[in-house]
Amino acid sequence: MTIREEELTAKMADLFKLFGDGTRIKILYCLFEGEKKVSEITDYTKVSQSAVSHQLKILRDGNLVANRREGKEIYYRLADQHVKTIIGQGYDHVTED
Amino acid sequence: MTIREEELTAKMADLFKLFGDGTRIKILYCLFEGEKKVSEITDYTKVSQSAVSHQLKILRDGNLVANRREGKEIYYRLADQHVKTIIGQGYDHVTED
DNA sequence: TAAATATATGAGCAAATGTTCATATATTCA
DNA sequence: TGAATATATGAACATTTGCTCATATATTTA
Repeated sequence: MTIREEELTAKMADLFKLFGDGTRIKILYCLFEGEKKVSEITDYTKVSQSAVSHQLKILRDGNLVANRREGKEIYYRLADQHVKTIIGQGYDHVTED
Repeated sequence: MTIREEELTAKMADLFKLFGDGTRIKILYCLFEGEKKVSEITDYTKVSQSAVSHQLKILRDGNLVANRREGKEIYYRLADQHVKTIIGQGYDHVTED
């Protein structure tokens, strides 16, 4: 393995790690439908506000989600088409056969 | 979230978890080229035999790889096209721009 | 059958991870 | 400005995870 491949695979691992947690995937899954504010995410996922917020930070840092403020509320959305594709891929894999 | 969605997302998280480790993704990455025996995997990845073996078990249990014995050696391969697709997707994501 | 080789596995340990609880920050509105 | 609401963050803790080391199992060959 070349240095470049070491780097690539490390990045790939870091990427997939973000999808590999129950709370985070729930968040991503519910954002698949479209933008939601934090309170909607906590309601939808039934995860505590604090836990959701911690995981949203991780997703933000990993550039999987983006957000915008609207008054007191903050709306989150999936960052790009790639994220949607990967979620879709995972969904397909687990729903097949 | 319905019970079904809870189950689906849990499975998705478990799936992505398998890809979300440095050693495992290296193994999967090197199997992308094609079937390899364990000693080739350890050489290629520069990970200890024991660590590789432990991770291969996890990948086997998760149905991400399949294997066959040929004498003293055991050859591993990616389990199906889906696995390749997901790796490819991750690769694309980290190599883009 | 005994030695050599290839791979797998269990125990123990250290590091990473995710949650909760308490609290901080930001924004609106009275 | 002060209270109320929405979200974020830090610390502490328990759990999970992946590694190493030692050893077990399987297969071949002398």
